Amino acid sequence: VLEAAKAANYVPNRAARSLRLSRSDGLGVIVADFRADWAEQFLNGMLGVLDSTRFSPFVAVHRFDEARSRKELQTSLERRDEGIVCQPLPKQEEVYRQIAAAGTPLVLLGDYPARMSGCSYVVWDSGPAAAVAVRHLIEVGRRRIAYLGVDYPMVMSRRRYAAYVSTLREAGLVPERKWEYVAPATTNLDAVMTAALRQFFGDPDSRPDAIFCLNDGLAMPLLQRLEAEGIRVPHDVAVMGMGDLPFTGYAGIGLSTVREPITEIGREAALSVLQLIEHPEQGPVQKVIPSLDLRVRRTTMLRVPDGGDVPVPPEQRWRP
Amino acid sequence: VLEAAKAANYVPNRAARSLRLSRSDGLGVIVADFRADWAEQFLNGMLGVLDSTRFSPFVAVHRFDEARSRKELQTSLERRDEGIVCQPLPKQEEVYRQIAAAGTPLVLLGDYPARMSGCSYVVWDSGPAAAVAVRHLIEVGRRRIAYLGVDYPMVMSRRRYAAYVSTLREAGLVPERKWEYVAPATTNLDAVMTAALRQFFGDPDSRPDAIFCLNDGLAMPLLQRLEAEGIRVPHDVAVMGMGDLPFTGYAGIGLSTVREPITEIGREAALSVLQLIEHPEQGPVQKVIPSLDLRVRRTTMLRVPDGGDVPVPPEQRWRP
DNA sequence: ATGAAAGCGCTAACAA
DNA sequence: TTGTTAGCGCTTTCAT
Repeated sequence: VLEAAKAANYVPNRAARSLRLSRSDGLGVIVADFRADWAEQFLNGMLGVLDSTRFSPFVAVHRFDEARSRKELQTSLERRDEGIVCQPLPKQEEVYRQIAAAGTPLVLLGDYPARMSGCSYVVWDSGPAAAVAVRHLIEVGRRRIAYLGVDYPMVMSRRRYAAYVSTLREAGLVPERKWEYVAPATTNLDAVMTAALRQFFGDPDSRPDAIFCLNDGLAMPLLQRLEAEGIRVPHDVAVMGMGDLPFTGYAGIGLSTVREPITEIGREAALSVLQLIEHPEQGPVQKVIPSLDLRVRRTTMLRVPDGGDVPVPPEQRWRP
Repeated sequence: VLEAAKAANYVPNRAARSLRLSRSDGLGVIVADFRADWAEQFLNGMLGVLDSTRFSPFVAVHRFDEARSRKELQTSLERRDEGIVCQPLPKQEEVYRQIAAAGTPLVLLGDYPARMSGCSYVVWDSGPAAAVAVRHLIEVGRRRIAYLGVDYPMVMSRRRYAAYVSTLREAGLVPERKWEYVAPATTNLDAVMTAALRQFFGDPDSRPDAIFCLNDGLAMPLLQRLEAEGIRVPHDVAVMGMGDLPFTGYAGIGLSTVREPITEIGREAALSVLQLIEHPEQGPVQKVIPSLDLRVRRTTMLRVPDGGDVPVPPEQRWRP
């Protein structure tokens, strides 16, 4: 019989199977996009766990678009995915709440909205990491440290900003409004950088000597623009990112940053959603993964011939 | 009635719908991985077309692993996806043939195996592009041009190599065995670079003065390693990539390369699979997309203070 | 117009 | 052991 099936090129029909078993063996995975290897590393982590289970992920992107996010979430529900894992978007709290209330396990990735106390999430504990980053800038002699962020009203993003402020204060420095630029949520980073540079460097008497960026995705185009404007990094201004996306370590870029444990987030997200599926009664899973893994590179330090890295001495730095 | 449905949080069941209609509205999309924004750009192209149709893509990765590729292909078949789009892998020709024979439209991306005359594909016409790249190296004064490739027995990859050889010959140069390194298919690029550098630079009397890389994915770690070994780019050796992956253009990297029309490939792949679904009788769709878009950057040219780019003069170059 | 029923392909339970 | 059947949720057809 099996031979005949093979001979006839029989392929079982998953829709029928899933209908009969009322179980799909599928997990919805909705990431922002496939940029800069974040999804690559995340999925590696997830697959490491899922490969030995009956589940397989359906990957989709929301591209920071509310309508698309809603559509993909709906598709996932219609497909009867047994769990959903997604990078959250603001203004979707209500949808997330509905999904969780309807009994589909939902795990948020990387950040989570406030006022979602009952929801599950797996995030990098990036508040302390931001403190490490800012402290590094202070240790290499910087005192006028600017903040470049993006308007993403989520808990961990806010903690990074809060860590920036409190780390400055602890060092006896005063965070200044003119050295803070929070971009509207947009994909047009060119416009963001133009506005940020005008604010930071427009007045020669109050230039910052370092810029702390909310994430590497902001730091990279910033470096591009600084280079184009002839502002020397790290001499005139040091730059710190957050995340350690793979190519930031390339010699020619050398962005100083703190490593986000992306693969671990993938692994833990997979474990969390499995846990929610198998033991829904045990309530939400909330994981905060530490990583204080500072990567000191060219954008904050000088490489000296004998092989070490040193801070840029004050006399080599920009002055009005 | 609709109100009651909404109130009861009714969500239609896709499995049941697909079973009844024997039509899934799904397309299988299997890419190698989510590295270096290839899949990002590709999917942008696809979504641009698919968003206005009833189809939505199911994205999966094969990670250059035959078993995983087979599994994802099988899943796609079981899901009754109405078409499949995938980056081909060697040794899967038989599977591709079976799928196409069984009536599921199949479109290969980026490259295709020889001896698959009846299959559909959408590829970059990278042979002429490779010729443009090699000619650029010759024009900036390089004469000892090495080839760094990877063992990927597909038509377009072979054409790039063939273009390398014939472009050298046309310029009166002789391709030499010692300046050719073809890596085994592996993800361990570190080992590949170690072996390649030993072969190219081991003998000071026969160093190449340029390296033409099959793709940017090879060129990036090569640059890394050259930097680490203290071999100056472009002074000692010029480097050309192929593809123009987004971050290769960052100021600090500045990889000279030729642009692969990735978004166009995504768009055309979507159109092709739709065409195959709607008009299967019209036979395979084979699209070869031109792009000779040379991006001249730091790894082949010197930036001079007055704003232009010039070749490195011979006296500044390495000699034994 | 509205309602009833058949059937998509599978699996599990039950009958022989 | 082997064979038969009900039913998962939907859409279409056919009957009322």
